[in-house]
Amino acid sequence: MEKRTFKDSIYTAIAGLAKAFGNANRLEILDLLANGEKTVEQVATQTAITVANASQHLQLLKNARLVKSRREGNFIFYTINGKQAYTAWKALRELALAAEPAVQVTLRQYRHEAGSPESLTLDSLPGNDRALLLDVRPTDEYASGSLPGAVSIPIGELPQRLGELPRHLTIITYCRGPFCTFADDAVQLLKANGFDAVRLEETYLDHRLHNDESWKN
Amino acid sequence: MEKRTFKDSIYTAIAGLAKAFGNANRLEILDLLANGEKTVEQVATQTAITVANASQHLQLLKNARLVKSRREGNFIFYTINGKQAYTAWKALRELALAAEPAVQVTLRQYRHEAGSPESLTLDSLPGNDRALLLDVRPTDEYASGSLPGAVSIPIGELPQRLGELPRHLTIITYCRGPFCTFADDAVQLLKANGFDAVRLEETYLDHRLHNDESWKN
DNA sequence: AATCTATTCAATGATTTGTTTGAATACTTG
DNA sequence: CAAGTATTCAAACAAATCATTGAATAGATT
Repeated sequence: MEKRTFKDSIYTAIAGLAKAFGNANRLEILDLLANGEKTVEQVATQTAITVANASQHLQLLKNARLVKSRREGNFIFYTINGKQAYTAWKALRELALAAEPAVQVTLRQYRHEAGSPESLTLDSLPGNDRALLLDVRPTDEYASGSLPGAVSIPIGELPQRLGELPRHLTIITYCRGPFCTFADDAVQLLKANGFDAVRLEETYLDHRLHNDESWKN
Repeated sequence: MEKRTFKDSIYTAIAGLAKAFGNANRLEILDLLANGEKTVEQVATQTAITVANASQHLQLLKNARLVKSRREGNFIFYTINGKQAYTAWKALRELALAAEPAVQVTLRQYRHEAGSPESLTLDSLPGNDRALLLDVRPTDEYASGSLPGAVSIPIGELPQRLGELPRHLTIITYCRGPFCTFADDAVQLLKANGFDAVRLEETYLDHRLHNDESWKN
């Protein structure tokens, strides 16, 4: 094989993979599917695109091996495909967070307006006697994996279930990732009700990356 | 700020960054610039594209903050811009190596034809008494950083300088990255001249990622 | 078998991307 | 300041990408 042919086909193949990341809707889908499996319609609804469009993006992602699917009756459930797919998405995300002013500014502004300007990181987490870890994602996502010690109250049920939360602890909320707004909503609601609340920057996925030995394929 | 607006602008910005990776020529350029600074013309020559085309890709990469430039007289030198840019490229590359059959097959076939089908990894490296580490990149790239203990003989000079190499040691060659062919050429030449030679999978950059505290920006 | 539902397919037009070509610009050297 | 070199710019066309629309398919339910 010619050197030039070799390099061209290698780099073209990798560029094809990168192109799968090169669309806003697909990134949002990927972020969603990293937290658990979803049907095409769920994906479409939650990312605010049409079903046909979601289907097409999902197939492109599947061809790129970034997601996988399983059929259950009429429904087809899609999930992220393995650790490396998430690692690559995370590396891209962190690059953007570190170096892309547009991302930094938008995130800071949104969090500020949402009344959740500060956030904690996992290594600066207070002990169990000082804080309670609250997972505000939908229950199925919590069930498919969560941070150790976290309690689950989906954001939609939180207003009715405030009574379940201790008032002498700091409530530390988390959700799907840095661009998920559930945790911000939760902080806002909790603060409005007199709780001490703050958003956690990390999510279950970051924990899974280091601790889930089964996430190999 | 509306939730939808927030997510759209965040994901659009990150997708824009991903698009910078979504072109074969740009990936090859990035791989090249990760090993040291190069002028536009050098980039063009080594990646087999026109100067104008290289210039345009370089500017796009610069806008995406993946590379940076410095002027010296008539020349403008481009380099990769910091650790995170390389980390993201590496994550993408590893994802492709792990999951993209086209990449796996092409790489295996090329190495096979080039007479360099096996390779070592850093953690399986023999001791100094058994092996010699040979950096076959151009001298300026070696000068800008190399694996500890490595000896430099650029691939172009290797035929004339075989006499400098010890015949009782295994010669372990490395170059710019997994898709650089210098090390394969070196292995072929060395074997043809009776040496025991094998290609190293890792490069200086992988070492730098973990050991160069100055690679922060 | 007929109907219903979730998903995919196919075609369309608007937009973006990539390369080439030749001219323009920025800096250096004589 | 004129000539030379490296790089960038601008225009142009081909090709790829994206969202939308409406029809087609696969499986479940009746």
